[in-house]
Amino acid sequence: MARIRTVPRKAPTQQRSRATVDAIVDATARVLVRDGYDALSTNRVAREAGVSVGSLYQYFPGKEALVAAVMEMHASRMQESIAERMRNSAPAATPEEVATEMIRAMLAAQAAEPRLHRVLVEQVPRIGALRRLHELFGNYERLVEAWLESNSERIEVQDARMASFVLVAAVEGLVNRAALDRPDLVASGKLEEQILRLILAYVVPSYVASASAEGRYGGRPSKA
Amino acid sequence: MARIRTVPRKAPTQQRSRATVDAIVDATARVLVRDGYDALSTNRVAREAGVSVGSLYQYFPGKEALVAAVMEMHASRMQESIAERMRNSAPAATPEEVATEMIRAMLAAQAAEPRLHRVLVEQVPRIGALRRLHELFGNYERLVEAWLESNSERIEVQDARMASFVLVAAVEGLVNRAALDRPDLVASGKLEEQILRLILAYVVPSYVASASAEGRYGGRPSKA
Amino acid sequence: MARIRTVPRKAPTQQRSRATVDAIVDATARVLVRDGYDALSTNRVAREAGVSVGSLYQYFPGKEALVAAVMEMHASRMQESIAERMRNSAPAATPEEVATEMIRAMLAAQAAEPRLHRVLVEQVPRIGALRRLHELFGNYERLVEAWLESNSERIEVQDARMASFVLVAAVEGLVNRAALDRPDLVASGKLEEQILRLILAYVVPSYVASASAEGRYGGRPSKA
Amino acid sequence: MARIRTVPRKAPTQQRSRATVDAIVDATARVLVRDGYDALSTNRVAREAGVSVGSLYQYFPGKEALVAAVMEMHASRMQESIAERMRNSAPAATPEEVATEMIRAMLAAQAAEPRLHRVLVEQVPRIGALRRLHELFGNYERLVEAWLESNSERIEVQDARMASFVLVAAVEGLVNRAALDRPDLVASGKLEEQILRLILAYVVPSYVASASAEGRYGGRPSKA
DNA sequence: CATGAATGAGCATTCATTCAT
DNA sequence: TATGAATGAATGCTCATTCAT
Repeated sequence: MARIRTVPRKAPTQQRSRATVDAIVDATARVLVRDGYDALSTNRVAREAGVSVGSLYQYFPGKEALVAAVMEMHASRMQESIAERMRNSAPAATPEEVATEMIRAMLAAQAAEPRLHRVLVEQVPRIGALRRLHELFGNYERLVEAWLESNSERIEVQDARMASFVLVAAVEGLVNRAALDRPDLVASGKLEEQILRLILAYVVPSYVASASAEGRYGGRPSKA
Repeated sequence: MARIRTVPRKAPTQQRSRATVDAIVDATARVLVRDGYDALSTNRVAREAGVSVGSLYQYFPGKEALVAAVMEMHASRMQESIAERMRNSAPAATPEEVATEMIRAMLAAQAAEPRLHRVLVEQVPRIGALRRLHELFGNYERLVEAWLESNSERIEVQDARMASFVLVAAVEGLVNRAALDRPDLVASGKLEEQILRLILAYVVPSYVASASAEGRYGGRPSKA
Repeated sequence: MARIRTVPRKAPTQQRSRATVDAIVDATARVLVRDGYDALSTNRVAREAGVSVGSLYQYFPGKEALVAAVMEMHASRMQESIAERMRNSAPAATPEEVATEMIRAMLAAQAAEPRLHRVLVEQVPRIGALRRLHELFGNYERLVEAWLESNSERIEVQDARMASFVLVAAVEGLVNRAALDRPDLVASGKLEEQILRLILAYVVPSYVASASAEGRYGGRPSKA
Repeated sequence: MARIRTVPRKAPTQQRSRATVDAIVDATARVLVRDGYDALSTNRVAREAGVSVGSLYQYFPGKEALVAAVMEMHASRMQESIAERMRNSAPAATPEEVATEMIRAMLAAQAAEPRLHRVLVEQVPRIGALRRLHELFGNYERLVEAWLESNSERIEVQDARMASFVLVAAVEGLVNRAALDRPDLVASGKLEEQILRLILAYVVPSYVASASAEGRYGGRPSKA
C-alpha cells in the first residue's frame, strides 16, 4: 500500500480560501453521513461543497486527507465537550460522582453528532485518519489512570495503567454497540447506570458488593 | 448506494461446483489477508482461484457476496469452536469456571485465524457483511443470558437480558481493541484475567470483593 | 520520471482480440499522424479505434506502449523494405552501386509512410519507444560497416566502425531534413546524387576526385 | 490541435517588467533542464521564478511561448557565439582552416549549455518552437554558401546553394546524434576530425584524396 | 500591474459486470 | 457450464487559464 498523505497541502491564508476549506470539510462530513465512506469521492465532495475539484486538491491531497480533517474536527469537539464537563464538575467529589461524570461526558460527546460518530468509528478503515481518535482514547485512558491513582487508597486494582485500558476499551465498545443496537438503553439512562456498575465493580468490588445488595446499580436487593 | 445482493445466486449442487465455490471463497480469504479489502476485486479473486470471472459470477453476484461468504465461513468456524469448548467443559462448574471457559473460547476463536479475523473486523464493517458477526454475538448474548439464569440464586443482577448485552458488548470491544492495540496483553494471559475480573465483579461483586482482597484477578492483596 | 512500461500486458490469443489489438495500433498511428504525439491520449485512441478504454488497457499499459507498438510496426516494415531491396540487388556490384542501393533503400523506407515517419522521428520523445528505431539505425551501421570491410582494399578509412556511425548519422539527418524542408530535392533525385557524393567522397576521396572532375556527382567539370 | 500563440503578449517596457520576464525565462530554462518538457507547467515555472501565475500570463500566453522564449534565447546565444568566432578568425585562410573554424563554432555553441541544448533538441521538436532553430541553421547555410562562393576557384561543386544545404543538414544530424549517443566522440575530438573530412571530401575531393593518403582525417596511410 | 484562489475540461486508469463463443 | 474478451461508468488527479481582489 502506497504511503498516503493526510496532511493539508497548504494553509489557507486568505479569507476566501478559509471559507472554501470549511465548505469542503463540512461537505465531507455530510457525504460521509449520507453515503458512507466507500461512496465518498473527491469529485462528489467537491460537488457537494459547491466547489471545483481543483480547489479541493489545492488543499487536500486526496480522500484520506478529507476524512482526516473531519476526524480531527470531530475529535476536537469531543475533546472540548469532555474538558468542558470536567471543568464544571465539583472539585471534591466521590469516586462514584467522578466516574458518573466521565461516563456522561463520553456519552454526551458521542451524542452530539451521533451519525457522524458512527460512520467514523464503523466505516473509516484503520488508516492514519484514525490516529486522531486513538489519541483521544489515549487521553481518556490517562484521565482514568489519574483518577485511579488519585483514589489509590480506596481502589482495589494493582496496575492502574492496564486497568485504565480495560475500562476505556470496554466502555467504548459498550457505548458504540449500544448506540447502534440499543438506543433505548441510552435514552432511558439504564446504560449509564450499568456502565457505572461495571466500572465500579471492577475497580472497587467491595463497594459495589454492598451497594448492589441494597438494590443500587441494577443489583438484586438482598432478601434480608 | 444501490441495493446490493449478498446472497449466492444459486446453490452449487454438483461436486465440481462445490469445489469451484470453495476455491473462490478460499481465494477471497487469501486476497483479503494479503492485500486488504480495498484491493480485493472480482477479477483478482477469480485469477487467484484459478477460475474465470464468468464462473465466479455464476455463484456470487459481486464483491460483497464474496466477503460475506468468507465472513460466514469464519463466523461458522468461530461458532463451532466455541460450541465445541462448551460441550467439553465439565457439566457442574462454578460460575468462575464457566466464565473462564467462555472467555477462553472467545479468545481462541479469534486466535484461530488472527490475520483474517483482523481484516474482517478492521476493514469490513463498512459493508453489511458484518451482520453475520453480530448474529454470532447475539448467540453469545443468549448463551450468557442462559448462564446467568441458571445461576440466578448466586447472581447479583436483576435483568439478565440487559446484563448479557452489557457483558458481551464490553468484552467484544475489549477483545477487539486489545487485538489491535495490545496484543501483548492477549499473549500474556493478562487480558483473560482482567476480563474475568470485569465480568465476575459485574455479576457477583461480593464474590470478587473477597477474592480481590486475596490478590486474585489483579486485585490488591489486603494489608492484613 | 517514473519507470514506464512499454510492454504489452498480455498476448492476445483469440482471434477477436487479435483484431482489437490491430485496430488499436492502427488507430494510434492515425491519431499520431493527424493530431501529433502530445494530443494523443488513451481515451482518444480508444474512441478512434472504436474500442472501449478498458479493452485498450487490457493490452497496453499506457500511452507509451501504444506508441512503442506503432514504432515497432513501422521499424519492422522499414527493415523488411530494406532487406528486400538488398536481397534483390545484383550479387557482384561496385561500391558505388551498393551505396546507391542502400541510399535508395533508406529513402524508399521513409517514403512508404512519410507522415508517420516524420511524426515518429520529430515528435516522439526520447523514451523507450525510440529504442526500436535506434536498433534499426544500429542495423544500418552494421550493414555499412560490413560493406566498408568487404571493400577494405579500396576503402580509404581506418576505423570502419566510426566511419559507419558518421555515415549513417549524416545521411539520417540529411534525409530527415530534406523530407521536411526540401521535398523537391528528394523528388528530383538530386538528393540521392548528393548523398552518394558525400558518402563516396568520405570513403574513397580519390575515386570521387577523378569522377568529380568529369562532372559526375554534381562535380564541376574540369576546364581541360 | 488548436492554434497556439507563441508570441509574447506585450513587450515589457519598464525595467521591473524586464526583470520579471527574465526571471520567467530563466526559470523556464531551469525547469526544462531539471524536469524536462513534459513536467513543465505554467504554475511550476511561476513558482520557480518567484512570480505569480497571473504575472506570467501577462507576458506569455502559455507554455509554448515560454519554451519558445528559451529557444530564442538559446539560439541567439549560439548565433552570437558563432559570429564571434568567425570575426576573430584570420581573414585570409585556407578552406580547411575556415571549415575547421566553423565546425568548432558549431560544436562550441552546443557545448555552452549542453543540457539545455539536449532538452531543446530532444524534447521540443514536438512543438513549433523548433522553427527558431531552423532559422539558425538557415543562417548557417547562407554562411556556408558564402564561403563556398568565395572559394569558388578551388571548390569542386557546382550548385553552392544545394551544397550548403547538404553540408549543414548532414553536420547538424551528425552533431545531434553524436551528442545523444556518442559523447565520447565529441570529447575526444574525433568527431571534429571526421566532420572535417566529410565536409572537405565533399567539397574538394582531390584535396582530401591526397591528404588522406598521408593519413590525415582518419585516412589510411598509403603503403608506398 | 501583481496576486493567487478558483475553475473545469480532460487525462490515465480501474473494475464490476455482461455475453458471445 | 466455463471462458475471457469487451464494456464503460466512475475515480483520482493535473494544469492551463481566468479574474476578483
